[in-house]
Amino acid sequence: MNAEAHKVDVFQAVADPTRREVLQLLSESSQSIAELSSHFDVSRTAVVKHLNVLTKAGLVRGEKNGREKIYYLQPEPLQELKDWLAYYEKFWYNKLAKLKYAVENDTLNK
Amino acid sequence: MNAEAHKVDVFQAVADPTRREVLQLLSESSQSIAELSSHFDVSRTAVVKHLNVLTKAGLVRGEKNGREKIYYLQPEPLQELKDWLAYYEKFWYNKLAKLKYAVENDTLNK
DNA sequence: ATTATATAGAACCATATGGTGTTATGTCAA
DNA sequence: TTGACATAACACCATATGGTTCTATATAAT
Repeated sequence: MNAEAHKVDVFQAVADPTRREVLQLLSESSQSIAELSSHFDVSRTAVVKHLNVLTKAGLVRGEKNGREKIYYLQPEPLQELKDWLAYYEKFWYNKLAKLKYAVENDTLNK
Repeated sequence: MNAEAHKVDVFQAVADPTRREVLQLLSESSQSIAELSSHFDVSRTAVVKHLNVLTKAGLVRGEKNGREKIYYLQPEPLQELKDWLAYYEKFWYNKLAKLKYAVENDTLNK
């Protein structure tokens, strides 16, 4: 399988809480599958499956090192998420602005 | 079911492409279920299911209006996503900074 | 050489998910 | 009041997802 091919949507990849925890751990330090698995209740196989999903989303990269495989965070695909969010920010900031206005008005009318 | 109770994770809610399209449409204008469904290939029942998920995530709100039910975008829960992303931004911006540095160095060495 | 360690991969399983169609129920209009 | 319209609710289905265990292979250490 080609790790470069983003076969998994970043939204999908990030939807699972375990995968988000994997990303968190890898952001603190690159580590082997064994090390990573020690932080979870689920089996090593399950962790590997999550790593595969994250790899296909381009969010992590695994490098063989002797008999270990070290995984690294690769955060760039999160940019897509950020761009998506940027569009919606104006909507909730507008709402907050309206709320602020209403609150200030109420205060003035007292 | 209590629409206020965020029973569905915002990451999960946003993971589905159809649901993202629903959010997009609602950001353009609030509209009824029938109106919304007309934009999709899937059945109205399927769209309603997606609306239920989005409602449980607090991302939309439906208001009965006569025999119609109008849905509105409610973008505030996206803040959670934004906060989550903010943590990772430093990682990819660091990487970009490093790349920029390398590129500039190569240029200088020519 | 032999044993222990680290990962890979296959086979399997239960439940969640996204979809369907059909049947009520409530509301507007003629 | 009758028919058309909009939504609600139910029953059902196929596949995806997240998980398991067991087996195989490659590398390190004794």
